[in-house]
Amino acid sequence: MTDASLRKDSLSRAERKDLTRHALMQAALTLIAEGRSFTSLALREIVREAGVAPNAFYRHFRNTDELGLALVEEVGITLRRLLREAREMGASQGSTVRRSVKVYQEYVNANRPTFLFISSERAGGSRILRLAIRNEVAHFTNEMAQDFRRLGVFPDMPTTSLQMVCGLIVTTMLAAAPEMLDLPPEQALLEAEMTDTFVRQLRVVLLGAAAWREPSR
Amino acid sequence: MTDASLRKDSLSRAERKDLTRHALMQAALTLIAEGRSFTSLALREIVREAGVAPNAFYRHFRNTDELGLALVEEVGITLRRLLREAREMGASQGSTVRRSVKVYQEYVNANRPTFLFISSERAGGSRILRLAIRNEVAHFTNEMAQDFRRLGVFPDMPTTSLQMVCGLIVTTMLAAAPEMLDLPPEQALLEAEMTDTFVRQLRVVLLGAAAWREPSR
DNA sequence: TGTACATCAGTGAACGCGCGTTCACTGATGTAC
DNA sequence: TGTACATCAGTGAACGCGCGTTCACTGATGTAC
Repeated sequence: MTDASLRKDSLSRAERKDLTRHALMQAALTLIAEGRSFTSLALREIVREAGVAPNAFYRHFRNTDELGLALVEEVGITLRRLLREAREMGASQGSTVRRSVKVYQEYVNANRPTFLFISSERAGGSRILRLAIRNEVAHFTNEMAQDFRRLGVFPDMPTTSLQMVCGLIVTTMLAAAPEMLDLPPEQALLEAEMTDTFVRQLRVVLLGAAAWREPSR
Repeated sequence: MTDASLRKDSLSRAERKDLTRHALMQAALTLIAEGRSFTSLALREIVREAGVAPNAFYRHFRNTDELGLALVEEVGITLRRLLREAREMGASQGSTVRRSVKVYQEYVNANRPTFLFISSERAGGSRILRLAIRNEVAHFTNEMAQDFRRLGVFPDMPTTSLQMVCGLIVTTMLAAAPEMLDLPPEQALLEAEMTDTFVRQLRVVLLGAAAWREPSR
């Protein structure tokens, strides 16, 4: 690591502080990646992992929940990057759904800790964290709906319905993430089956959306 | 409470033991209903809530994870009862989907602690518990597929596809549960909106399933 | 039926441990003149 | 540019507390004869 930003000398006090802050967040993610759930992480565990004295924590966050909220912001960034990658994937040959699922799977595996965090804290843990995560997921859903609109997918569908459909897609995606992450490695067959089911489920949703007609009243 | 089963006199030792065992499980559910997540419950909290000495716990479970597994069995029973209620609902007038959603909402609210437990431990918490819950959910999905088959819904669909569709429905249902449970009380408008989206999403899935054709290869 | 003994669900006290939080501090960085 | 002082990120030691687990126990229930 010869990256200039990691050479602690020649950094301003504020820059060093930021480094420590990120080290704390990274430590939490590392522990999550090791199979711990964020809710059960102790402040002392986090600072130990980050290589910092316990009371230094308070220079950055009032408590672990506040660190959690900082992590949620990173979740938003991660999800937005996913959409960008999906967009840039463009229209090469083969099934769009299958290609998108592939991108998603690779993305989930490349961002293990983040998706473990989303999956487990979206329903469990503290109420504040839960709502913050749902908020990011709702943003993600809306951006996806905008992408659909821009690309002319389901052009006749009203926006609220488009959002409803995207909500369904996102729910399906997020439900798939923890199952993908729990797969034992080197289980190619199981993985292929799971991918296949996932692809077919998304197709059902898209078929349904294509057949959708607004209720008359 | 004049129920004979609660009069502690005239009970065999085994029956009393079972009473304590259930008191411990009930205590855990009570704490969950109060907003705690199972993973973060301490053994001493549980025994305190149950009104029992800490070491008495070990007469029933080796640790809290084992109590969790006992709770998962109850989850299975709860889910099976839901299907039975849905079946008995029969074919009265109005939209089937809307009625089913109504039944489901009432059921989730009537079994708050259980659904909070399922929602939060299905993705978070310990791996063993997670897989046990997914197992119960998979059973539930299969039973639903059998019901569909019996009722002649999607009669031309192969069993694996029917299971895939039911998996999608169950995913959607389970994703809705924690949102329903997080609704602040007396928010009729919000609740109606959520119900509506939920109904529309299920309709998209059913439309998609109706339009489904097996891929040729 | 009555007695003597075995079983065992639940108790009360104690243990060592890691926790969150506090305190007074250190010493490098930043600022004012 | 040099000096004197202020700031403040991170430290090390200490605290009181609730935790999981152990121990030897109690006394009601169950069993054998």
